[in-house]
Amino acid sequence: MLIEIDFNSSEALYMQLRNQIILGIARDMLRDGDSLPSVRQLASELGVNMHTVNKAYALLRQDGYVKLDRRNGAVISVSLENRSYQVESIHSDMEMIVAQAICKDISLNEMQKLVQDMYDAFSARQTSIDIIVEEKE
Amino acid sequence: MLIEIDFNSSEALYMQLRNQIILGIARDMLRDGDSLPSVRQLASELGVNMHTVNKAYALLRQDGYVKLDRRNGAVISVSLENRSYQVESIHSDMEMIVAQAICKDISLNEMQKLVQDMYDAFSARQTSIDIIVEEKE
DNA sequence: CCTTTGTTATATTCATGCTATAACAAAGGA
DNA sequence: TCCTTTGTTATAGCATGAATATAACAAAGG
Repeated sequence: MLIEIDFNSSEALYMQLRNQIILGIARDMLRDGDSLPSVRQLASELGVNMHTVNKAYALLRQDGYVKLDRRNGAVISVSLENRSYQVESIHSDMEMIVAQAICKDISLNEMQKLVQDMYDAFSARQTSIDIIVEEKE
Repeated sequence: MLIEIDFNSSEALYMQLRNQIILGIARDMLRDGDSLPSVRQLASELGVNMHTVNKAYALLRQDGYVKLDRRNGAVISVSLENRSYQVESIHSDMEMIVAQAICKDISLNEMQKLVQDMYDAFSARQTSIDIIVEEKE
């Protein structure tokens, strides 16, 4: 799967990394049991520090997307245990998006179509085996 | 209308302020032509620095929610000029939310119901005249 | 005149992001 | 047994951004 890092973005590198992994899971390019590169390996390929990758992995574990152990490295494992916390986070994020949409005269139908199109797009994804690293300029 | 500021939140104060104003507009508590408190007055009531409020106001102007002039202060004025930029921002934000939702087994129907409920909630709001300031602990 | 408005400038303090280097225990392979 | 690799932790340094503190300015209005 593809990991894109934009060094010119104002978004933190570890946050970009976390988001890319979550997108990969949603697109079914990363499945339960799949291994992620080790923190040192991925850091080396991306050209960032080890701790930056480690921070992303620790965040993904905290939010229930991967499990980390010393022998297998980081392994995809989506947990539904603390789902209520995740759902609450999604709610508040969605509230701000809907508020902006209403202000900018985006109708309910437009928004629901947007959500549906995104669900379709995520479901229609292909699968790739290797993790390819790509950096934006 | 009510402005809540959480000093313990990890979210920047000026960003919280910006979001609260946008929520106020979406709830129809703030309408086109309504005046916001001056940067100094609101800063004084909230107990924050003048520049923090000024930063939020400048951001709101940049995103087309208010107009600022020297005589009337900040006035609500939702612009649909640079809408394409706003829509693009909404799209990328929504993409991450949907990705997380798919990972956490939230169905398309659940998400669309969530969007609809939020549209309903925003439309069913009452109106208040004064701007009341409230700080979280 | 005087006040208030947004705006700009400078400086300081503090938190965060990122890097650099190092070391540790645990597991697996040769 | 030795070596490598794994995640993890610790410490330090640097850069950036957030927030504050003062100060000053032009423009508008009473």
